[in-house]
Amino acid sequence: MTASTGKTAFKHEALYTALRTEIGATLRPHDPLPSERELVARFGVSRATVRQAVGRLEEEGLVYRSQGAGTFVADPSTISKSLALTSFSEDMRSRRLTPDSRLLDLTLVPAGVTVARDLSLSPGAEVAHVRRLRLADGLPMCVEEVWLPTERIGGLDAGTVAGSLYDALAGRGVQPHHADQVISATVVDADQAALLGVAPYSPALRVDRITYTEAGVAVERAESMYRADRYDFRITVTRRTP
Amino acid sequence: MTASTGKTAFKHEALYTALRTEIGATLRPHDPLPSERELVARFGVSRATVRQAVGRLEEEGLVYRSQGAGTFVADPSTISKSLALTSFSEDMRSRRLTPDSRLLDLTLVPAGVTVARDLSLSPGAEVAHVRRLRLADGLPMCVEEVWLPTERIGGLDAGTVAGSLYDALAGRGVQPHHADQVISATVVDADQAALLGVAPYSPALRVDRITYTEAGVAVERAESMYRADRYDFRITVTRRTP
DNA sequence: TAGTGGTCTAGACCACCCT
DNA sequence: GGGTGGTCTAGACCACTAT
Repeated sequence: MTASTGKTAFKHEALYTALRTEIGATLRPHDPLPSERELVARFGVSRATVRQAVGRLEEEGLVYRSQGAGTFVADPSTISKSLALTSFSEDMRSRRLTPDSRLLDLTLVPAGVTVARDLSLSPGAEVAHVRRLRLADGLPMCVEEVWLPTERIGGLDAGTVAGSLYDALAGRGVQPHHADQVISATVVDADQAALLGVAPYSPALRVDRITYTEAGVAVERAESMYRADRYDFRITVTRRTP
Repeated sequence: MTASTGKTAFKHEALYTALRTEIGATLRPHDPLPSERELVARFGVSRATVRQAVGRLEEEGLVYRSQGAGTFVADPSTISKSLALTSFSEDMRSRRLTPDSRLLDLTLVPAGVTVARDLSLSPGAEVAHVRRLRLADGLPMCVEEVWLPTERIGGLDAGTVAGSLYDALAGRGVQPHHADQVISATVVDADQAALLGVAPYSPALRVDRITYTEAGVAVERAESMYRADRYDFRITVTRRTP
């Protein structure tokens, strides 16, 4: 069933993927996972490898562990957004929603002042402009506008931007590494309201993001407007008291 | 030097604390940490234990690892401030604004259903309810509502809640350690609009927070409504290689 | 080539939960 | 008491980086 894409070289990744699939398919919230020792036997790996895979599931909020009792599937309503850089598609899947996309615009344009500055481009350099309506389980979730410097990532076509843009970038050898995000509140305009299926001036969570490679080269600038009634940001913060 | 507080039973915690202290004291940004194998020898533990301790430092953004090269102290300027649990006063000062507070309400009330659940209290247990208008450089920034379980933190008076609530808690021996935050977008009602000096139905960034001590005891539940035109959340997120 | 972090094994003991 | 997750050991090989 889990037809490997050929990229999963590590055992803990293969196990992680297998467990993730099973959680999404057959297990219900609060169902117990097989015990770690049973996974050792079933997958033919060591317990350390099992714990690495389950640990990642726990980090991502898909399961919770209870010492002495077992590991259980988390309640989706309590899934927290982690601080990992994720594409919309990945984010939705981690919330156990099916992502989809409707392309609204895909054009090559000269970079404006703001885009050029954020991407460290010469003003007027060519950028690909992508505007998409993003859906979760078929319902509008956000309107997203993205600018990509073509000189750094190559050209784009409609097929490429149908799914995860991060996958498309990775396919061109461009690996997103980190991003600066600004989260703010706003209200939608008439156009956005129509796309999202809400009344004009409804509240929206706005996320502005600039994505960089490991070398610090900006490869994406994105503005996303999320429906406030369907999306929030959950983070756990710890106190620094040195 | 590392005068144990008596609670650190695990080797990886002791090592984590030792490394954390060294990072804060003698090491500079981008300085290399001792290699994992050297830490094995120096602390007399296995490499798995070393990796657990260093892994926690990496999770918290204090160090970064580079395969084949080493582990290095992270640059503090790239540590996102929003990942730290801060009080309003601390947050404002870090933005170089002067915080102030206007007390709107301070009463002892029985905990409602939601508050009791979030703070793990018996329904009807006594909580202190604090409502404050928070100012930055003299201008309204947010309306904040806080519930505190009096049985865990003692009584409160107007003088105590004039400034930083976290300072007040620390003065009673209650140390906030971490918090779960939910960030969402909404619009203000007429009352909040009047206090914040904006039009009704203006957008606002809403932050719901439950604060815990190190032992996991909930000591504060807070709801804050920030003026959207004066406040945003900035975080740097990094990619987990999928 | 030598050293580093990343992965992995096959054990072990402990603290805790459930019945 | 039996099973679970949490911690820990003492090795090993691999992929990568620096020189």
